[in-house]
Amino acid sequence: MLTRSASTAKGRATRERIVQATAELVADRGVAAVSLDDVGRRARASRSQLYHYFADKAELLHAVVDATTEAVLGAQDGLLDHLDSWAGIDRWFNALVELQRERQARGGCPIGSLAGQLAERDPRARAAIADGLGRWETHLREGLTQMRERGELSPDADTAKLAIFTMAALQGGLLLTQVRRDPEQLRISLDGARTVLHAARAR
Amino acid sequence: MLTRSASTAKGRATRERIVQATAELVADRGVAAVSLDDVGRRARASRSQLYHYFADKAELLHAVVDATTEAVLGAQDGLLDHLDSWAGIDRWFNALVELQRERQARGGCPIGSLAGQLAERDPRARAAIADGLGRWETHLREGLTQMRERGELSPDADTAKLAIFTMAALQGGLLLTQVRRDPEQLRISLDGARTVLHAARAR
DNA sequence: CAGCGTTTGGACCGTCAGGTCCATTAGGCT
DNA sequence: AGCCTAATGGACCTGACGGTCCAAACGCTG
Repeated sequence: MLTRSASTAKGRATRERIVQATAELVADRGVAAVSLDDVGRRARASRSQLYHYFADKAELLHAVVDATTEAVLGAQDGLLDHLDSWAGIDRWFNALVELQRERQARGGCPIGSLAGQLAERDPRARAAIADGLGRWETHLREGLTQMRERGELSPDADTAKLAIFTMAALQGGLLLTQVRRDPEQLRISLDGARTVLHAARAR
Repeated sequence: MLTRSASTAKGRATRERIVQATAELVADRGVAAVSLDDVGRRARASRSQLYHYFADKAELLHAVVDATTEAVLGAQDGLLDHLDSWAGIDRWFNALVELQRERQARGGCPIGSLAGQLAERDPRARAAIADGLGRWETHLREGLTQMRERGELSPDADTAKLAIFTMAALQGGLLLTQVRRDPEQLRISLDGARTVLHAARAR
């Protein structure tokens, strides 16, 4: 059967419900622990609806990767567009730590988490995840580049590398936070990232 | 049935083969994609042998977490005990990057990878993973503490935080390496970690 | 060599997963 | 209203999975 993209408003809503339900289940149980029956129950959609909108489970998971990316970036709206100042970066860092505290250090990063589960099993999913992380990183890199142009960072600061490094500290910090159930791990990691960014300050 | 720990040499060898086989399969396919039949085939062990030595799959996975921890730490033998000098740290960083290059940036960190797959599903596994990462981190922290005592780090350097941060950069760098299939991501992350460590130098 | 616990083989079972199928209903368009 | 496609319900199929069971082989000890 070929996958049809919903052509009516109702169809689109159903498709959306399915993706949302799957994303939520995956986020708190992991990919392997989510069956299509679970999805159907949560989304109030029957078996045939799932296969009406997605060719198979893999395709549904790809949609989940995309939706998760959107959700993560969306949740940081108002922060990601202001990574072009020390204050903006600090606000971002603080919000990330605060979020982990609220969530009691559970779940880690939704995207990073998917990475660990899908990267070695599904090349297309891996690419989609790389893309999501890339979009995230781009916000930071562009902010840093603006800071450099404004003279707040040294002219020879490598903003691409700084952005990569900051993402690594963020993802690693989230992993430690998740494993140790302690948001302070992320705090410490981001403090380290800040040290590196400050080391690239214009003198 | 209660789990018996092997009491003869042959039994221990079988048990060991089972754990090894499982660890290898898990490392390159992920937990969810490994069935007990796969394990049996690879370990040349029958169904009943698996259940003779392990109560269920979860218990087998716990053994895998431990074995993986040992393997990861073992693979770094000769490096982890010399993290008390800048040269030793650099050697360690270089070896980590080199390893990723050899493995074509596949698989990420075996322990970190398990974390993403098991942390939210199996509390005991999460604890075991936390323990493994902790042992790893301890080597670094102790090395840094020695450097501080020798005056190579500032007297007020917080070696515990430096170690946490370095582990985060390492894990995050490995995640980016895996997702982007590019070992340079780890290189950049560890360079950042080195910047932070250097910032704690005695002046 | 006799006896006994350990180790092993592999058939078997119930469950649940992903995926297929077809009949029915709903809804937009002319 | 009538038609055509989209949307839906849910029974059903096949296979694989984790887990159980029992009998046979092994190997150490007396």
